[in-house]
Formats: sequence, structure tokens, C-alpha cells
Amino acid sequence: MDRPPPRPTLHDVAARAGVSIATVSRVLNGSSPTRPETEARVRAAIRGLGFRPNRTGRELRVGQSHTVGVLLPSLSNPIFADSVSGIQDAARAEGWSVLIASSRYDAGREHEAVEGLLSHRVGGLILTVAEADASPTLDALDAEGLRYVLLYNQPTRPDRAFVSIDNVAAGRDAARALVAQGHRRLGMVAGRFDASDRSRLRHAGFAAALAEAGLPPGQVLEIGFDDSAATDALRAALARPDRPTGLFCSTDLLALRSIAVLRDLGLRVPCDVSVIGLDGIAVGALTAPSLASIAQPAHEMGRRAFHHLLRCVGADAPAEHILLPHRLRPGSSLGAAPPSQE
Amino acid sequence: MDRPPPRPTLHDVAARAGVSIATVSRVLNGSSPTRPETEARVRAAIRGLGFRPNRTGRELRVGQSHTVGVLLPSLSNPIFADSVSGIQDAARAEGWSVLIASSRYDAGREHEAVEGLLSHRVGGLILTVAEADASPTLDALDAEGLRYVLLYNQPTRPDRAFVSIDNVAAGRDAARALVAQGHRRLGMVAGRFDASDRSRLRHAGFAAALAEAGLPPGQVLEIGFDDSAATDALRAALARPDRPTGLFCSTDLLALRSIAVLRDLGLRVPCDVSVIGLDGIAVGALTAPSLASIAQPAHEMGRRAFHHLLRCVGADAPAEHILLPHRLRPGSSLGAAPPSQE
DNA sequence: TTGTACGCGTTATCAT
DNA sequence: ATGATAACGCGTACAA
Repeated sequence: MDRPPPRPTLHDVAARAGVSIATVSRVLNGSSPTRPETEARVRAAIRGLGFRPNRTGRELRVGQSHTVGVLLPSLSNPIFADSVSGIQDAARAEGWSVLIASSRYDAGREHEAVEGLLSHRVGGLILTVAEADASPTLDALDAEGLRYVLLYNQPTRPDRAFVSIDNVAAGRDAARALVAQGHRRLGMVAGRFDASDRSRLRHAGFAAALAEAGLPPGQVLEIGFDDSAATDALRAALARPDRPTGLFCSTDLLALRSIAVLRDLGLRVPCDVSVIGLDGIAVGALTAPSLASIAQPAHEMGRRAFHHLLRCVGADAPAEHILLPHRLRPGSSLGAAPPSQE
Repeated sequence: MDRPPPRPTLHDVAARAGVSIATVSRVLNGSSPTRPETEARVRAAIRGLGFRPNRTGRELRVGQSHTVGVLLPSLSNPIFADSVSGIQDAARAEGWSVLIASSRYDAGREHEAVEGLLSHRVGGLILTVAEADASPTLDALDAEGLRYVLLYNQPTRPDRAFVSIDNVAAGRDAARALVAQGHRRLGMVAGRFDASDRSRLRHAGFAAALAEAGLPPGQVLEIGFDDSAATDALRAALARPDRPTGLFCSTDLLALRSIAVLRDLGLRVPCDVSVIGLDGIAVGALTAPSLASIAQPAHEMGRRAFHHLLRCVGADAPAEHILLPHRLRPGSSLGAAPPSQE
């Protein structure tokens, strides 16, 4: 087997162009003026050799790479995958690369994964953590003065930059949509509060809307994300005769699972139970019934997170709190409340 | 604003432990034996300083990073996102990192993205390209002797390593499943052949199964992936009275879209038209009707691709062709053919 | 067993 | 406007 021929370096380009490596570097980065003629010779040499600058050398020199580290709970949920697309698009446009890791909603893995990303001396991080207000991982980043932007998280402390929707308002709007359809017995299926501050905030909004409407607090079912035992819990809760007629699920994936369980129980959506989700993932629009949802602009959120990060890396920009608008995506899973049987 | 304090280096550790940087390096990599006592002192210093080796320095030295570059058409399709999870799991276990890029099914972007990944001197690549048998991008990789493993692609040339299912067999099995239900007017919705060799192979299997069953060649609708005009084409094709009663879609996402279109046209699945997809994405099991599908072991495929890559990087292992088994995932979208009306 | 010293490819400083 | 050269953090011959 033949060994891979080494890629050309600055030296090769310099030799071929008859200049020094410093000049080649200057042409590449435009760091100081060069004579048009020499620049042309250098560019010709670059093209001729198929030279591509070695980022590793550059990174070692400047102490930081044009790479963003991304940590998300999972890629299986399209809401996260879509935001990665947004990050990629923005990064590509700026010549940055994307290093990715997943935590599986596990705080231990969070820390480990961030350490892995940091060992690459990434220029910054974009992360979604379990708990943005009390996170040892984020504390460590703060202590080292490393730049990061939270995505989807919505901490209350003002020193942490984030890009999110207003989760409380989103939860409130979801509940209001159900109330507007005449539902008075509302329930919520929520991702585990200790694994998701979003879930907690969405519930707060949900509860507030109920109070505002003069309704009793709804049933809340806290549920694991990847757990199949969760389906049993769902089934048990929805089989009860006092089940809600209007159900808010803190994510679309939970909403689709809930609808499947309801169907399995012989209940019709939305005739017997109305369901509204939160995320606005694309498949939700393809199902029957189509899934009503509070939609997040996932792709745009990824883009914004990256741009905000760039701003932080360049100058020490203050930690911005970016709240993007959510919107109600209508769907046939949301219908009028059945006539009261109380 | 305070600047981030520099991370400790080998020198700092060495100074603290009262040894040379060479010794520290040896302790870190176990590259040559060290006295237990000095090793203990070094480890204490490492812990005391919170030292993490700088991968950039290491990479520059050894000329290659423990990072795998991943290029996929998109992350929006769970079939790709799931394989990334598999890659991540395998990579993490080996202390490797994952650099990711998307091509959006665009050959131009493919090349650009690979160049970006290569500028990091990644240890190897895992990619899904449009056309694995005739790809300038892959030709370039071959010419430079860079290690890569194709994922989902199934080239016919023997020199390119890949991890895939047997796409022809999968297409055949999908068609057979429809035939077994008594369908005699079959059709296929296929991703654009020029953007996906998989799609072409699956069609070949589909066509073979039809011939084998003594049926006329089915209608084939070639369709773009992210195109909304594609929905119009779908609608037009399915509105015709001579539409198939059994429909095979080359991906689950296309299948879900097709079912939505059929529903929109007032047709029932599976009563009027049966649908079977290919991929086996999780949401397909949640919809109504549930989606029958030829399932790929996406997570496992990602894992295997990484492990095969590692083997290639270590020694010059021969290009393996790994075909993983697909399986029929039953679903209510697949039913008996309606009584013949001919 | 441990230390010294060089070089990986790049940027940036200082001369010229 | 350009060239020589010193780092950046690490791995590893080579010496001791």
C-alpha cells in the first residue's frame, strides 16, 4: 500500500512562487499589503499545488480554532437536528467548522462532552444543557472565560447568553389555544423537569394560563424522553375517565406519542381529546390528524446562536438574551371541547 | 473584561512535578515505561492543574487528528441523524471527535464540505454522497490516499469501502410485500436518481420483483427531496384514475408525504392505496396509519462505519463492503389490494 | 528510566 | 514590500 503523499505546505508554495513563507501567509490572510505581481505568482503557486492551508498549524499558532463546538441532548429529535442545520449554514458562511457531541440528557455526559470539545480549543460553544441556571459545566466555562451561547435553554441569571423562545409565553399560548376551544379540563405531558428547564418553564406558562382562565390546575404527567416505561405511564394516565379533554405536550415528539396512545385506547383526536404540541417539527404537519403546535424557528435559532457567538468571540460582547418569536401552527389535533358531561 | 487565563501546558505540569515535558508526555500516552513514583507525581500535577492535553499540538505533531469528518446530505432526515448518533457513540468510546457537514444533496457542496473537513487533517471520513461510483470528490480522496468509508452508498466498484443495506434486495422485498397482499398495479415514488444511487438501486430491486411476479413495470415518479413542487407532482400522479394500488416510496419521509397527499385527495390508506416506505424511522410507528417500512439499522450502521474506518486508519485494511440486514417493519399502511375493478 | 532538542505548519515580530 | 525567525504545544529520536 502506498502512503498518502504529504499535502503541500506554505514552504512548498513559497518555493514554487520564489518568495518566503511570510509572503505567502500575507497573501492568504491579507494581513499586510503585497505587490500585485508577487500576489499573482503566489496565487498561481497555490492553485498549481492544490494547496489548502493547514488549520492545525494555524490553530496552534493563534491558540484558537475557527471551530464551534455544539452540544445537544440528542440528534434524534428534529428540533435539535434542525438547529444544527442552522448552525452549519451560518458557520459555513464564515469559514467555521462544526464539532458535535450529544449528552443524551445526562449531566455527566454533558461535562465529559464539553471537555472533549474544549480539548480542540474550539473558538466557542453552543449548548443545550439540562439546567442552565445551576450547571457545573457552565460554571467551569465561566471560570475559564470561555465563550458560549445557550440554545433552547432560558436561564434566569442575566450573565448567560442564550437564544430561545419565551418558553413561559409559549406554554401559556398553548394552554390558551385549548381554552379558546372551550376546553376546561386541561392536562400536560411534560418532559422531566430535572432534565429540561424548558419543560419547567412551559409548565409554568401553562399553569398561569389556567389560573388566568379561572380553571383548576391541570393534571401534569412528567415523563422521561427515551423511556418506553413512559408509554405505560402515558397510557395509564389517559385511560382514566377523568382524563383531560385538552392536552398540552411540552414537545411535538411527546405529542405524537400521546396521540398514538390515545388512538390505541380507542379515543379519537380531537373529538375526545384535543392535543397541542410544542416545537413545530415538519413531520407533525404530515400526520393525521395534523399536529397543532407552538412552533419554534429552529433553523433560525441555530443561525442566531452562531452569530451571537461570533460577536462574543471577537470583542467581549455582553451576554445577550435573544428571544425569538414562536407562533401557533394550526392543526387538526386541536378541536372544540366535547359537550360537558359533568 | 478579563481575558481567559491560558490553559496549563505540558511545561506547567512538568515544572510542577519536577520532571521534563518528555516524561509527562510519556505518562500521558504510555509510550514508554516510567517509574511508578514519578508517574504518580506527574498524575498529581495533572490533576492539580486541571491539565487537559491540547489536541492541536498533538495533531500538528503526528500529522493527523483523532477526529472523524462526517458528510451527509442533511440532518433533517432522521435516518441520517440516527446514524450520526451511532458514529458519535463509537467515536466517543475511542476518544475520537466528530466534525460534521451537510451537502444538501448538492454535488458542489459535497466537494467544498470535504475540503473543509480535510483542512482539519481529520483522521478519516464517513460520507454519503450523491453518486458513489462516479464522484470527483471520492476520486480526489483516493488520489490523496485518504481514508474514508461510505455510509448508505452502495458503489459497485470494489475499491470503495462502504456500510449499507442491500438496496436492491430491500427494494425487491418492499415490492414483494405489496405483491403478497395481492397488489398488481404497483408504483414507486423515488428520490431523484441523480442525487441518490440508493434510490436507483432500490428501484432496480422493485422493478425486478415486478418482473419476477409477471407484472407490468410500475409507474415511477422521480421526485426532489426538499422541493415543494414535488408535492404537486405527487398529487398529480396520485390523482389519476390509473394510479397504483400499491405504492413503494424510496424513503419514509417520501412515504409520509405520499400518505398525506393521498389523504388530501380523499383516498384511504390502505383501503384504496397501500404504502410501504424504506428507512424505518421512529415517527413512522406513531402515525395513523402506522407506516410499513423496510427498516435500516441506522444507529448500528453509523457504529460500524466508524469501526471500519478505524481499522483502515490503523493498518491499510482492504476496503470492506459491509451489508447489514434490513427487515420488514409491519404497519397498517400496508393492506390487501382492493377487489379488481378492471 | 529520564532529559534535551528538534520539527510539525502557521502567524506575527522585527529587520531590511 | 518582503525575508528571516521565533514561537504555539506536543511527540519522539537520541543521549545520558
